[in-house]
Amino acid sequence: MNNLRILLVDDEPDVLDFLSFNLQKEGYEVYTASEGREAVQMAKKVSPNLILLDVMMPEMDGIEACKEIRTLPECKDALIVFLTARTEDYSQIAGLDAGADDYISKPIKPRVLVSRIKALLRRRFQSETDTSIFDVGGGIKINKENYSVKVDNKEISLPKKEFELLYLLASKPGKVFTREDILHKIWGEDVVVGDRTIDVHIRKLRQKLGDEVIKTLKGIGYKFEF
Amino acid sequence: MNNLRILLVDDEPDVLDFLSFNLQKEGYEVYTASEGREAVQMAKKVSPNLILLDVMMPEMDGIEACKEIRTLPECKDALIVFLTARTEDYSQIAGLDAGADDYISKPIKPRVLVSRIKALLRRRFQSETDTSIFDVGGGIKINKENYSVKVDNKEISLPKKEFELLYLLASKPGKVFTREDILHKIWGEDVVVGDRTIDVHIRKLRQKLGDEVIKTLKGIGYKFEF
DNA sequence: TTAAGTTGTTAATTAATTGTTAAGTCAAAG
DNA sequence: CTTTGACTTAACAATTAATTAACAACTTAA
Repeated sequence: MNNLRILLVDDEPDVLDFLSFNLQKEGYEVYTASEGREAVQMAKKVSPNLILLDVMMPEMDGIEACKEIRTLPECKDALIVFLTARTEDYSQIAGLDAGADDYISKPIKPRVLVSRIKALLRRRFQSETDTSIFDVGGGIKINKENYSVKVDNKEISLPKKEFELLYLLASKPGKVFTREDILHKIWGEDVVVGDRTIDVHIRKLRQKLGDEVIKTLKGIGYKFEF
Repeated sequence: MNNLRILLVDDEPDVLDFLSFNLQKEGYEVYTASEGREAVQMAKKVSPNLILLDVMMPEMDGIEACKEIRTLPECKDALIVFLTARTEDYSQIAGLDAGADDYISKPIKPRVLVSRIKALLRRRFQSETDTSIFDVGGGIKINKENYSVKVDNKEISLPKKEFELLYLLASKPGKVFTREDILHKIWGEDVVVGDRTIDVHIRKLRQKLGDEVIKTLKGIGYKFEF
């Protein structure tokens, strides 16, 4: 759901673990690197939405790394946030000049960290998220903003899981999603649900949208088509 | 949407071009002047929302210009931001005395500039955007000035939190706000309140406005609709 | 054609979320 | 110092959604 990627860079493994844990818990994809050069490569590879960068690191420090990362086309929209010890005042200024968007001072309180990060990501990426109304054809319009669906101009509102399922299928009309795909994307990696759960949700959608729009490919999966 | 006007004042044409480009890219209307007296005239003409003012300029310097601009009725709500070289510490103080709202030190990194400016404008003009009385339909009028609400021409006055909640929901009729959204916007980033707090406020609103206007979408959030 | 494997359907069960009331806390006003 | 009202919490009820179970129907391949 929260498909935002965060790259964590710090030379202390403990810090990486600690932050990793707290951010993953919030549903972010977390990548790590332990020094500047590795960070740059990683950034190139995963094009993260946000990079948390320790200032003090051996070899290539955070500021250097930041400057390099800023030159990567993969990261032109990334937010870069520095982690600084409270005393290192200079690093804030240097950091902002190097192209950082914010800084957070150590010691880090997980709750504060998480909410700062959420706020930053929301500000930056909220406008991208809300194109929100789109017509998927077959007389069906999906409005992500109010979680509602219009079928032949009649508005119906779906419960959460049903909406997510429809949204997933309709996001790529014609594409076949295997049951496994669907489970992973809607129920998550390690949630175990019974065999008939998807079927039942599919059924409920078909009741509301008509039987034509969601097609079964036996032994393979489902697809949305009109 | 972003009909905000920025006046740029610097004696180096390169700097003007550079900043101009970056700010226009963000959707601002940009005007320029290359020295103090021109800046004052321009300010009078376009009544900008924000003025970026180089401190070091021939003829009339930024501080002088700032003082004059501050006297203009056209610019009483304008934000004034100084551009200073990092070394010129004195100018920050002098600038703030002359009525500036912030300063940004050169060399200027576009990303930093843009995000600082966005933040400033957001702070200053977000509240101005709304004409304090507006009709949200369904026989409900909201008056932001005295925290009061008219329902079918009967005026009721709401406590702060209730008002804010109603105001938030009613500001985008039809849009679904998740509980998280609501918590963040009304209770703030890192305030922790119990699980039922929102419900109770919703309930009180429903008691006062009728049960119809605020709808629950289970598992998702609430929306205002009439 | 038939056995094996899938998927569809309905109802029943369980889980999750929200609604409601009453009571507690705190700060400001009287 | 007491009163008042806003805000919050707690406990429990009600509602709605998600899941399972049980079995029917359908497909496919040998």
